[in-house]
Amino acid sequence: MAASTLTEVARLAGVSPATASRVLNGSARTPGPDIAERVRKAADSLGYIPNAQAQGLAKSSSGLIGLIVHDIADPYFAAIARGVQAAARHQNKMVLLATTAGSPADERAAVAAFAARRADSIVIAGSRSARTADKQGNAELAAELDRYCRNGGRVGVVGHAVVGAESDEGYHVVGVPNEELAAELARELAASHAGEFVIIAGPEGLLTSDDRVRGFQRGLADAGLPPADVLHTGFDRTGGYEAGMELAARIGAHGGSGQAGAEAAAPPRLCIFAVNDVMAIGATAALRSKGLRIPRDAAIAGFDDIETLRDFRPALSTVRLPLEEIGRLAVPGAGSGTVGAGTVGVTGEVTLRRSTEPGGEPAS
Amino acid sequence: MAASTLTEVARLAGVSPATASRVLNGSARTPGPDIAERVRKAADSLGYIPNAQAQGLAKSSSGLIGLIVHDIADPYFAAIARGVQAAARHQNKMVLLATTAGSPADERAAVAAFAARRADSIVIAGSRSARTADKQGNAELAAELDRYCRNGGRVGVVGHAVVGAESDEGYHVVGVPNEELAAELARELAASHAGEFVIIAGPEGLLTSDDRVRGFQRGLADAGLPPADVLHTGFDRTGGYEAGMELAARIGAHGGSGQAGAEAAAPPRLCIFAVNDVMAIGATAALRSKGLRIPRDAAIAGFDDIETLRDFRPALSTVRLPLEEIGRLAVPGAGSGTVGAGTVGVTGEVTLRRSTEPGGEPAS
DNA sequence: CTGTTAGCGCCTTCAA
DNA sequence: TTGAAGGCGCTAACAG
Repeated sequence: MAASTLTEVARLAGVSPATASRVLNGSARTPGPDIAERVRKAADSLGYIPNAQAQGLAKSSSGLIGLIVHDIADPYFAAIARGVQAAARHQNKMVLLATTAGSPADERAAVAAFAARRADSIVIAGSRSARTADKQGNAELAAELDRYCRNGGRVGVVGHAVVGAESDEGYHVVGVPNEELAAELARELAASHAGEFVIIAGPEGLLTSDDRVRGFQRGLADAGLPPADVLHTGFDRTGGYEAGMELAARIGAHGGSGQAGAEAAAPPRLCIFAVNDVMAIGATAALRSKGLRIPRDAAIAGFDDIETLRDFRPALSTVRLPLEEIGRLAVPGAGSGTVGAGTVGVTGEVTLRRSTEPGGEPAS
Repeated sequence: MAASTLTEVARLAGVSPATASRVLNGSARTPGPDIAERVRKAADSLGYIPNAQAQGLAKSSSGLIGLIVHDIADPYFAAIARGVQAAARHQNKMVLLATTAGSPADERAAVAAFAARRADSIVIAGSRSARTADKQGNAELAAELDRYCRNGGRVGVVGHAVVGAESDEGYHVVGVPNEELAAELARELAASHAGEFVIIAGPEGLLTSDDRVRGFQRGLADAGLPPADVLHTGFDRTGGYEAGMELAARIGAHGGSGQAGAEAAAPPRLCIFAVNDVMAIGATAALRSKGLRIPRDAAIAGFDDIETLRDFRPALSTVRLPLEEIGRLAVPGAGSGTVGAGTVGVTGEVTLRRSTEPGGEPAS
């Protein structure tokens, strides 16, 4: 027993399907007030629900917004998804979700699937990769997106422009000043911190990670400091943990665990910058498992200011990013004025907290 | 310039649309190998992408799975969403997302929207409410779901059966033994804890919250203890924080902040059970803001074992729930055998950690 | 094995 | 203002 159709409603109301369509959906003013009422009654007496597929076919537009993320359970993407969802709701559209773990091939497939569903626009979040291994994948992804745009689709990108994108037509990118913010973070840290700096980065080639690393190094240079060592690892909690274990060994070698690390002016305490909060938390866990304490034995900072992590102790120094707003802005047509192509930027804010406090006393 | 159609492909390949359809989509074995090749070439020379809307219209099935959550940025729902996504992928379907903040009216609307899109099945996560204020909303939601089922849709529910659901036809619920697990948690806590118990609960009427409260009280009774006080508040971090502030006042009045709370056998230390992890974290933050320490001045436990919170210190005692699996199982047709209606259950595990350790020493 | 003929449910000209 | 006809793109019965 399939759902009832417009035709059935029309018949019950004693009018033509066209008329019924007009009162139930068509935006032009409803025909004869008497007729309208009759149709409406018929409609909900039958529990009529318009078939969006048919509507979409007829009008060639679907009311769908495709969203591509690496992993919806990652709080970074979840926050962005919330923003996208809000914007979609504002446009009376629904969001279609695809997760890809960052694989360009999967992303290409997702774009194709969205195109097949005739999504009105698609939002692609998550760092692009510039690794040579992904080169072909990226090219294919770009081609797929270009085709989608050429067919009238609009795409919103978070962070960077799509790697090989051709026309700017239809693309809409939300720029995140990763490099600038990382530089600022480095400068502020350098001002109050005398020890050595280390960076826990994602895989080489991950644009977001690379940008943050570059920015941080630049900031150190601005402060007259030498570049920091860079540890490349996974862009997630586990990666942070592994790097943390390695650093714990280094610190241990220098005799970190001992009571207090020289209260003097220049303690040799390490200052760690993890390119995102989740990695920072992983690193912290690793250090702790080795008996090291933050900020006493090492300072640590992250990036993103993930909401769920705000109650973490010691409070994590980080760079606040307006994740939800980023999601909202990434939806084409939802931004502040800028309708079609173009770039809108957001700003973040360096937020220094306990985890990088200078003379890290025992937390008691 | 719209995307190219099957007809165009067929023409280019010099065959009928039906044939083209057969090679490109129809599962029956591809016709003449030569023809097939010709069609395929034509297809991707044109960059053909099948129109899923048209396919759906023709076959009346859409390859869509609707997912309803309160808030996609809530780690609880995000984890479930990941599971749903995985199951969807397994079925070659895509997931449509709707967020409702728990409002029955919005949920009803979401179900209608999914029905309009002819979603093959819909998964509804998040606690149902039994408040009288929501009574009508619930009834309408149930009606909408029933109608959806009657039209051949299948719905998966996380936690409880839908409140007013009529036929069991098409419903598929993933049972979570909230009450039993909460009881077990209470018993284990009671065994090692001598102080008073308090519960930070969600709004009265929220089924999940109510179940956990009931279970916890039962567990206390099993241990021969009197029922705990119950504070009703928001089912989120803020709710937990507010309740935490109130409790901090109580504890303070009893002189909690003082160094050590009696190392003796029966310290009057409060043991707090927050009905979910996020609330527990909020409460912890509140206590800390008042100078109280966990587990020294109060013990605290949560529920869910949210992944992002596992590195929290002091490690939070909680009940581990296989959130991702729950999401996976909630998708109709993805479960272990059980195809249509029915109930599958999952189990959780009481996980005691530092936050409820008996003689809470200063964390140093 | 391939082509032809009908719809799927709706919207949109075009007449009336 | 309302009804009739055609088509959106594809698939599913039938013929051939």
